Amino acid sequence: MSTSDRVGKGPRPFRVYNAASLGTAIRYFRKAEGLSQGELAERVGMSRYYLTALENGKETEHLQRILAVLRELGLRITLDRADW
Amino acid sequence: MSTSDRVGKGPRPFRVYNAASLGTAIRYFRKAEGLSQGELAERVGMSRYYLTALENGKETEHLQRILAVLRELGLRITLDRADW
DNA sequence: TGGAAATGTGCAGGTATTGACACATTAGTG
DNA sequence: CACTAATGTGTCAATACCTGCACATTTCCA
Repeated sequence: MSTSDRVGKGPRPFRVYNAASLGTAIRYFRKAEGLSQGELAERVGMSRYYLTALENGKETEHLQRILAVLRELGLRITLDRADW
Repeated sequence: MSTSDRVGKGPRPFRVYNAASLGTAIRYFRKAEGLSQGELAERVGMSRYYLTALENGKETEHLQRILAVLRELGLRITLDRADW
């Protein structure tokens, strides 16, 4: 996984295929912001536990289903920063 | 909401801001595929109830949190069909 | 306009998921 | 290498969520 999911080099778009790549992307952008899990978790109002799980690609039913629907429809998911 | 979230006209990328726009996008692409909720739900192995809720923008905790994290990191989410 | 297909809803039960806390482990820095 | 911050994990109780079913309502065509 790691940064191999990035679409290009530098702070550019990421493709999201599954829970794992979503986690990789979140971690990547979080670090780019110089935030720790604790800080980001607090800002968003969630537990650090949850963010850790998310970044490590924990496959929750909910996420899996949404991704399955998008995949079935042949859709690609791209994440990118508006200001880059 | 409706199709106003589409980025441009015709079968093009959609931006996802929240549960509502995600639902709008899913419905839009599902219809573009000529599928009924029942058909899509079955293909993905989920209940039709759930797909209905998803398309109608039901805000589940999980989805809200993920979107909140991405928003906090200043990320945009784009959906598009690979073959368009 | 009539009827079939598609979609929206309510309910109840079983399942999955989250938060909090504490501690182990790993990174990062001088 | 030593120290401190950051991360990864496990458990349990509380909460949220999904499914199946049945039926109401709305769409869509002939």
